[in-house]
Amino acid sequence: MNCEPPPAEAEEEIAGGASPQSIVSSVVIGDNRKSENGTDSPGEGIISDEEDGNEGTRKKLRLSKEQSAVLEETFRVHQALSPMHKAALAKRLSLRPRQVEVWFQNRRARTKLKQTELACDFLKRRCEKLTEENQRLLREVQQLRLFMSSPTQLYMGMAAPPTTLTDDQDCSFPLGAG
DNA sequence: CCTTTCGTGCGATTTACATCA
DNA sequence: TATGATGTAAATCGCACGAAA
Repeated sequence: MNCEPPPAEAEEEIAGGASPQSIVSSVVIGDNRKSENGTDSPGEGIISDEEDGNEGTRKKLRLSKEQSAVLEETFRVHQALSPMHKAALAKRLSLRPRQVEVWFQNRRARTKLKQTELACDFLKRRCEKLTEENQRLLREVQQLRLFMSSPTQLYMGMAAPPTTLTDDQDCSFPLGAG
Protein backbone atom coordinates (compact mmCIF):
# COMPACT_ATOMS: atom_id res chain seq x y z
CA MET A 1 0.00 0.00 0.00
CA ASN A 2 1.44 3.29 -0.95
CA CYS A 3 0.87 6.12 1.43
CA GLU A 4 2.57 9.12 0.00
CA PRO A 5 3.05 11.94 2.41
CA PRO A 6 0.76 14.86 1.78
CA PRO A 7 2.18 18.13 0.51
CA ALA A 8 2.86 20.65 3.21
CA GLU A 9 0.29 23.05 1.87
CA ALA A 10 -2.49 20.62 2.49
CA GLU A 11 -1.64 20.56 6.13
CA GLU A 12 -3.76 22.41 8.57
CA GLU A 13 -2.25 24.59 11.14
CA ILE A 14 -1.61 22.91 14.36
CA ALA A 15 -2.60 24.47 17.61
CA GLY A 16 0.18 26.82 18.56
CA GLY A 17 3.36 25.59 20.15
CA ALA A 18 2.33 23.56 23.10
CA SER A 19 5.37 22.47 24.95
CA PRO A 20 5.65 18.73 25.14
CA GLN A 21 6.62 19.01 28.76
CA SER A 22 3.26 20.40 29.72
CA ILE A 23 1.28 17.36 28.82
CA VAL A 24 -1.65 16.67 31.00
CA SER A 25 -1.15 13.09 31.93
CA SER A 26 -4.71 12.04 31.85
CA VAL A 27 -7.28 11.10 29.34
CA VAL A 28 -10.18 13.31 29.98
CA ILE A 29 -13.83 12.96 29.34
CA GLY A 30 -15.76 16.13 28.92
CA ASP A 31 -15.21 19.60 27.70
CA ASN A 32 -11.70 20.25 26.51
CA ARG A 33 -12.56 23.06 24.14
CA LYS A 34 -14.48 25.37 26.38
CA SER A 35 -11.68 25.66 28.87
CA GLU A 36 -9.85 28.46 27.14
CA ASN A 37 -7.60 29.08 30.08
CA GLY A 38 -5.96 25.77 29.41
CA THR A 39 -7.42 23.97 32.32
CA ASP A 40 -8.51 20.67 30.97
CA SER A 41 -11.42 19.45 32.89
CA PRO A 42 -10.15 16.13 34.17
CA GLY A 43 -13.03 13.80 33.97
CA GLU A 44 -12.34 10.19 34.67
CA GLY A 45 -8.59 10.00 34.88
CA ILE A 46 -6.02 7.73 33.39
CA ILE A 47 -7.12 4.85 31.25
CA SER A 48 -4.74 1.96 31.57
CA ASP A 49 -3.74 -0.23 28.69
CA GLU A 50 -5.94 -3.13 29.63
CA GLU A 51 -8.74 -1.00 30.92
CA ASP A 52 -10.90 -0.84 27.88
CA GLY A 53 -13.52 -0.67 30.48
CA ASN A 54 -16.51 -0.42 28.20
CA GLU A 55 -18.70 -3.06 29.64
CA GLY A 56 -21.88 -2.27 27.87
CA THR A 57 -21.37 1.31 26.79
CA ARG A 58 -18.06 2.44 25.46
CA LYS A 59 -16.90 5.84 26.56
CA LYS A 60 -15.47 8.20 24.05
CA LEU A 61 -12.39 9.91 25.33
CA ARG A 62 -11.66 13.40 24.17
CA LEU A 63 -7.99 14.15 23.97
CA SER A 64 -6.67 17.16 25.78
CA LYS A 65 -5.32 20.13 23.86
CA GLU A 66 -1.82 19.18 24.84
CA GLN A 67 -2.24 15.61 23.73
CA SER A 68 -3.63 16.72 20.41
CA ALA A 69 -0.84 19.23 19.96
CA VAL A 70 1.85 16.63 20.51
CA LEU A 71 0.13 14.19 18.19
CA GLU A 72 -0.14 16.89 15.53
CA GLU A 73 3.48 17.80 15.95
CA THR A 74 4.49 14.18 15.60
CA PHE A 75 2.27 13.76 12.59
CA ARG A 76 4.00 16.62 10.87
CA VAL A 77 7.20 14.64 11.04
CA HIS A 78 5.88 11.15 10.44
CA GLN A 79 2.51 10.32 8.96
CA ALA A 80 2.89 6.79 10.25
CA LEU A 81 4.53 5.39 13.36
CA SER A 82 6.69 2.40 13.99
CA PRO A 83 5.47 0.16 16.79
CA MET A 84 8.24 1.43 19.06
CA HIS A 85 7.54 5.03 18.29
CA LYS A 86 3.88 4.45 18.84
CA ALA A 87 4.45 2.85 22.21
CA ALA A 88 6.77 5.64 23.28
CA LEU A 89 4.33 8.29 22.21
CA ALA A 90 1.49 6.52 23.95
CA LYS A 91 3.48 6.34 27.14
CA ARG A 92 4.44 9.96 26.90
CA LEU A 93 0.84 11.01 26.45
CA SER A 94 -0.61 8.52 28.91
CA LEU A 95 -2.67 6.96 26.20
CA ARG A 96 -3.04 3.43 25.01
CA PRO A 97 -0.98 2.57 21.93
CA ARG A 98 -4.21 1.68 20.23
CA GLN A 99 -5.48 5.22 20.79
CA VAL A 100 -2.36 6.66 19.23
CA GLU A 101 -2.75 4.31 16.32
CA VAL A 102 -6.38 5.24 15.85
CA TRP A 103 -5.55 8.92 16.05
CA PHE A 104 -2.98 8.58 13.30
CA GLN A 105 -5.33 6.62 11.12
CA ASN A 106 -8.04 9.20 11.50
CA ARG A 107 -5.56 11.98 10.96
CA ARG A 108 -4.37 10.43 7.71
CA ALA A 109 -7.98 10.11 6.64
CA ARG A 110 -8.59 13.77 7.44
CA THR A 111 -5.54 14.82 5.49
CA LYS A 112 -6.60 12.79 2.53
CA LEU A 113 -10.09 14.21 2.64
CA LYS A 114 -8.73 17.72 2.75
CA GLN A 115 -6.44 17.02 -0.19
CA THR A 116 -9.34 15.60 -2.14
CA GLU A 117 -11.39 18.68 -1.42
CA LEU A 118 -8.55 20.92 -2.57
CA ALA A 119 -8.09 18.88 -5.72
CA CYS A 120 -11.80 19.04 -6.36
CA ASP A 121 -11.84 22.82 -6.00
CA PHE A 122 -8.88 23.13 -8.32
CA LEU A 123 -10.49 20.95 -10.97
CA LYS A 124 -13.72 22.87 -10.67
CA ARG A 125 -11.98 26.17 -11.30
CA ARG A 126 -10.01 24.67 -14.14
CA CYS A 127 -13.17 23.33 -15.69
CA GLU A 128 -14.83 26.72 -15.47
CA LYS A 129 -11.88 28.38 -17.15
CA LEU A 130 -11.80 25.82 -19.91
CA THR A 131 -15.50 26.18 -20.50
CA GLU A 132 -15.05 29.91 -20.73
CA GLU A 133 -12.15 29.51 -23.13
CA ASN A 134 -14.12 27.04 -25.18
CA GLN A 135 -17.00 29.47 -25.53
CA ARG A 136 -14.63 32.19 -26.60
CA LEU A 137 -12.98 29.99 -29.19
CA LEU A 138 -16.31 28.89 -30.57
CA ARG A 139 -17.31 32.50 -31.03
CA GLU A 140 -14.03 33.15 -32.76
CA VAL A 141 -14.46 30.22 -35.10
CA GLN A 142 -17.85 31.58 -35.98
CA GLN A 143 -16.34 34.94 -36.76
CA LEU A 144 -13.61 33.37 -38.85
CA ARG A 145 -16.11 31.39 -40.86
CA LEU A 146 -18.05 34.53 -41.59
CA PHE A 147 -14.87 36.29 -42.47
CA MET A 148 -13.83 33.53 -44.87
CA SER A 149 -17.20 33.45 -46.58
CA SER A 150 -17.23 37.17 -47.39
CA PRO A 151 -13.94 38.71 -46.40
CA THR A 152 -14.42 42.09 -48.06
CA GLN A 153 -17.87 42.77 -46.71
CA LEU A 154 -17.03 41.65 -43.26
CA TYR A 155 -13.65 43.23 -43.18
CA MET A 156 -15.23 46.59 -43.74
CA GLY A 157 -17.40 46.25 -40.73
CA MET A 158 -14.85 44.74 -38.40
CA ALA A 159 -12.47 46.63 -36.25
CA ALA A 160 -10.02 43.81 -36.69
CA PRO A 161 -10.07 40.19 -37.77
CA PRO A 162 -9.94 37.56 -35.05
CA THR A 163 -6.62 37.81 -33.33
CA THR A 164 -6.30 34.70 -31.29
CA LEU A 165 -4.30 32.78 -33.85
CA THR A 166 -1.22 34.91 -34.13
CA ASP A 167 2.24 34.11 -35.39
CA ASP A 168 3.60 33.03 -32.08
CA GLN A 169 0.96 30.43 -31.61
CA ASP A 170 1.28 27.02 -33.04
CA CYS A 171 -2.15 26.25 -34.37
CA SER A 172 -1.08 23.23 -36.29
CA PHE A 173 -2.62 19.94 -35.44
CA PRO A 174 -0.61 16.77 -35.51
CA LEU A 175 -2.08 14.92 -38.45
CA GLY A 176 0.20 11.99 -38.30
CA ALA A 177 2.36 11.42 -41.36
CA GLY A 178 2.69 14.65 -43.13
C1' DC B 1 6.43 -22.89 -3.69
C1' DC B 2 1.79 -22.93 -0.76
C1' DT B 3 -0.49 -21.97 3.64
C1' DT B 4 -1.10 -19.72 7.86
C1' DT B 5 -0.50 -16.15 11.10
C1' DC B 6 0.35 -11.55 12.41
C1' DG B 7 0.63 -6.69 12.07
C1' DT B 8 -0.82 -2.74 9.74
C1' DG B 9 -3.35 0.54 6.72
C1' DC B 10 -7.52 2.07 4.76
C1' DG B 11 -12.49 3.05 3.77
C1' DA B 12 -16.81 3.01 5.66
C1' DT B 13 -19.44 3.35 9.49
C1' DT B 14 -20.90 4.01 14.29
C1' DT B 15 -21.15 6.63 18.30
C1' DA B 16 -20.10 9.93 22.13
C1' DC B 17 -19.79 14.47 22.81
C1' DA B 18 -19.91 19.66 21.84
C1' DT B 19 -22.22 23.46 19.94
C1' DC B 20 -25.83 26.19 18.31
C1' DA B 21 -30.50 27.78 17.14
C1' DT C 1 -33.06 26.38 30.72
C1' DA C 2 -34.27 22.31 27.93
C1' DT C 3 -34.09 20.21 23.57
C1' DG C 4 -33.35 18.63 18.95
C1' DA C 5 -30.29 19.13 14.83
C1' DT C 6 -25.85 19.07 13.33
C1' DG C 7 -20.80 18.72 13.20
C1' DT C 8 -16.61 16.66 14.81
C1' DA C 9 -13.61 13.29 16.16
C1' DA C 10 -12.69 8.87 18.67
C1' DA C 11 -13.55 4.24 17.99
C1' DT C 12 -15.01 -0.05 15.54
C1' DC C 13 -15.48 -3.26 11.70
C1' DG C 14 -14.16 -5.66 7.80
C1' DC C 15 -11.15 -6.22 4.15
C1' DA C 16 -6.61 -6.25 1.72
C1' DC C 17 -1.83 -6.58 1.71
C1' DG C 18 2.99 -7.86 2.81
C1' DA C 19 6.30 -10.19 5.76
C1' DA C 20 7.72 -13.93 8.43
C1' DA C 21 7.34 -18.68 9.95
